Amino acid sequence: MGLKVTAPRVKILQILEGCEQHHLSAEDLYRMLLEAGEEIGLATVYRVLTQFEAAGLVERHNFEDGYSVFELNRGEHHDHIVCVLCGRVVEFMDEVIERRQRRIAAELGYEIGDHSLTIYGRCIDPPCRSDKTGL
Amino acid sequence: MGLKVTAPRVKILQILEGCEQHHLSAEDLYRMLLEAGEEIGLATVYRVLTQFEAAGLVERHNFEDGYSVFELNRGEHHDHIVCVLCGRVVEFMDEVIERRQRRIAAELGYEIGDHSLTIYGRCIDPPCRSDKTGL
DNA sequence: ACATGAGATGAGAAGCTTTTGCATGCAGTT
DNA sequence: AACTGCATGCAAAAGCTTCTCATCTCATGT
Repeated sequence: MGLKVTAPRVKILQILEGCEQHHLSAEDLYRMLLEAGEEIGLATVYRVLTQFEAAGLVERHNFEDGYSVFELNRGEHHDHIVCVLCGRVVEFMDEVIERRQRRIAAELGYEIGDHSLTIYGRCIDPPCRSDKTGL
Repeated sequence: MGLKVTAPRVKILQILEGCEQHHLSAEDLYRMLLEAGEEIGLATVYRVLTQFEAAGLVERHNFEDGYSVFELNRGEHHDHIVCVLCGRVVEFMDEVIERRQRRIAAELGYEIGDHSLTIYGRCIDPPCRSDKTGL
């Protein structure tokens, strides 16, 4: 698809595939790559992620934190619920909401193709309240 | 509530109250204030908005554009649907979704207090496709 | 009214995330 | 093996937001 198979791209895909945590910031990825002994620039991480996004391999989300997080597109649509305190993200999928939001969108003059729905709330469990490292 | 009644604060509230467009960026407000002949700094706009947010007078939203928009808190909860192309925002409120999202949140270990739910889609109407000025 | 002090302001610098410019380097092709 | 063009790293720049600090303003007590 016009993208060469280069070391940085392969490594980034590997991390996105293998990582426990589905939602990673560019900085997260950059740090992980360095720790893995890769010689890579932060700019490249951003560039690759942007290209992957354009190619549909990856989804970018701007949760209310001021930075973007990226997630491998595994083909199955899902929405997100995010803690406004600690940033914890959980994925979910609810047919009732899906139907309802399509209907609302149509009524208000929106078309819902590849869309995203995000709920912001707060974690109930204690690790959250402490600090952001709890993620 | 610990905030003095000063010219910038009053003016900003007036604009938020009077403006047709409910969702304004700090830059928007700043420009409007300058056009209204006010002598004000952008830093003050941000400061005041942040204070208003802390005081519950205003809500801040980080839609997927890279900057924040602010909206007067009129007391009635509502959610947003945003066009990812032109940025148009429409408010809506749906009891079915409200109930459903509370339930999902509880199941996943989240508490939903003052929350927000945002749907991202694309405008159907033509003015959108053109450019961002269509807002 | 007036002095006083805490808090607010404006201008610019700084901070953070993300993007861009440019010389170098590598992938894929001939 | 040579070649072309895209990809990379680094550093600089951009865009939004916050911070610093000297100055000014609001609100209070006299």
